[in-house]
Amino acid sequence: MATETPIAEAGNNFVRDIIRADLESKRVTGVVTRFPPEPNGYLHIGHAKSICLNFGTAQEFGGRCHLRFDDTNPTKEEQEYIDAIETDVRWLGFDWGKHLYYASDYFEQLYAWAEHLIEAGKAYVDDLNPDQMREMRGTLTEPGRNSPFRDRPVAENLDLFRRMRAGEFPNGARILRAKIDMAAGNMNLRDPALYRILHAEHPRTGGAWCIYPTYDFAHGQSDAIEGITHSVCTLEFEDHRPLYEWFLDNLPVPSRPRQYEFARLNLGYTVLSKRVLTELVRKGHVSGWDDPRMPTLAGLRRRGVPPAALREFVRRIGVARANSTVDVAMYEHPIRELLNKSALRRMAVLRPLKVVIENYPGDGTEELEAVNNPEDATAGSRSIRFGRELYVERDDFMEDPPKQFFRLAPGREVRLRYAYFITCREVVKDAAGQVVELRCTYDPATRGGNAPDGRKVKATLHWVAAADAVTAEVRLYDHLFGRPDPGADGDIFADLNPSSLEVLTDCRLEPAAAAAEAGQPVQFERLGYFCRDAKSPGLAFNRTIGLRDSFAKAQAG
RNA sequence: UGGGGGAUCGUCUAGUGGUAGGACAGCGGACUCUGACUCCGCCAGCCUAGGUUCGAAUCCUAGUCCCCCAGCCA
Repeated sequence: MATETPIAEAGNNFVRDIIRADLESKRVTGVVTRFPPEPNGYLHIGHAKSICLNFGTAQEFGGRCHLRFDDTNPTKEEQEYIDAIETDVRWLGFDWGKHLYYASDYFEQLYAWAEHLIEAGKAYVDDLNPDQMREMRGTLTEPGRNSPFRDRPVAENLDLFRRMRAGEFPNGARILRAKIDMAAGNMNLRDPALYRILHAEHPRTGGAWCIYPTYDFAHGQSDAIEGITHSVCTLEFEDHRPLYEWFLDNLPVPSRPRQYEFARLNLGYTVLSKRVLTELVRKGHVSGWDDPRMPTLAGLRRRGVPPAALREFVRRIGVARANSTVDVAMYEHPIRELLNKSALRRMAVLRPLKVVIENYPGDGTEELEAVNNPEDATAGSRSIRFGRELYVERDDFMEDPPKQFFRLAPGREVRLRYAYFITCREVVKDAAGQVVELRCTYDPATRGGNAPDGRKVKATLHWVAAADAVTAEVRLYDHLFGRPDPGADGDIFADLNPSSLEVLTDCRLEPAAAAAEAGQPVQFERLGYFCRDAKSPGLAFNRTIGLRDSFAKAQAG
């Protein structure tokens, strides 16, 4: 009976395969995943992949997904980021219900487990400083050497560790390390750090602690505490897995999660490194984390990208273990696809060129009917004003057009959408030779846009009546970076696209366009999808994405 | 002779011994009151070399190339 097929079949991916097999073999009885962001920046489209994977997969198997903040480094984390992350995950369309957690919720337990390792002779307090530690760690091809403090008696380790917690030592003075194997080929096993001294205020625990667990010592145990069955992370954590398991093996944890790794998202013309994104904000290359050019979820939201389009994008790119870079066209496609179906059509002229209809009677105007969305009959129609004075797009007129140019030119007839056929009779120029006005005539018989005699016209133009045009600002965006592989030559900031933002301040909108609510997507006919900017005091629109433009592409050739 | 991963159309991704499929991009056409949308068609791939097999993207052997790891970041 299921004859209806989705746009594209949800691709199988290896995570799903593993879960299916685990369910069948009864290794697990249910699925529990987690999305574990560190609150040290805003979420970006790369995180969207992880969010969709974790929340989506849990949903698919009737399980649950926890939102867990990995807040083990108070020197980098802030409440602002925690709040923003919650907002963004919700906006993307996911709900963690009551399962909101923080690694810091487990600090006491983690501390107890650290003592447990010390008592078992599997962890020790090291007095080496960072430089010495690095020097003794060895290299990729040479084994490390044991620290002289490695064989401290248990009692001394315990005493020192407790004094670390008590705040007796300054930052970096001592550190708790696991006692594993300084000769391991896997660097993560060369006595990794478990706890470091950090006299810093934590967004959640305040001044309660001055020692903080490392990622490695916190992550797997947090998973175990929450009963996570499938702990999905990115590829670079692959060789942390033996350490992840070492902790689970050596600690009395309540459950046995497993870690799986997938390839993070890379997108052409885009940077998805938190470090770089943070720098873009701090150095003022963008207006903030929610600058519409940013690949952050906050930026995309402000840009007008529908969350459903992001989910669809993520679904289409799949999940694998091979590093790859997705073509931006792949990202843009579902945005247009979705917006085409849902966005109301409006007319807006970005670069106005005045048109006077010489044979239009008197100074009056009239109302015409325009369809709100040809893709959606339920969207209805609206009335638009027509009059003697109008604005059309400067780009839609050429005084000396090449043959492929179908739009307005001297002596040529075109259609004004939903209105009349007009013919350009005269070109008015200013002293500098700039075209400032077009004198045209209209054919009253073509009211509504069709000629009773059946004659055709090669172009239909959008336009706005001067009588009730509303002036607005419109921002056009291009890729933030000017090349598909920003930073490939070294300095990533040198690859910033100097024309990523173009602000047009003298745009003319039909009243219905100006009445759009902030965030609501509209299509400015023949131009693209836009949405009113919620943050701007005046009337301003952000271009989400342009319409495909085969004419412009052919011209660029 | 460090450890760990990965290679399938231009890009992303299916395939798990039985006709290499989809999406995006590109190209061509149809339609069109958005040079949009939609529709139709085309182009195009198993890293290399051996081997096993009736049959190999898939199994074996040997290579090649790419990515990650030497934070008291995550």
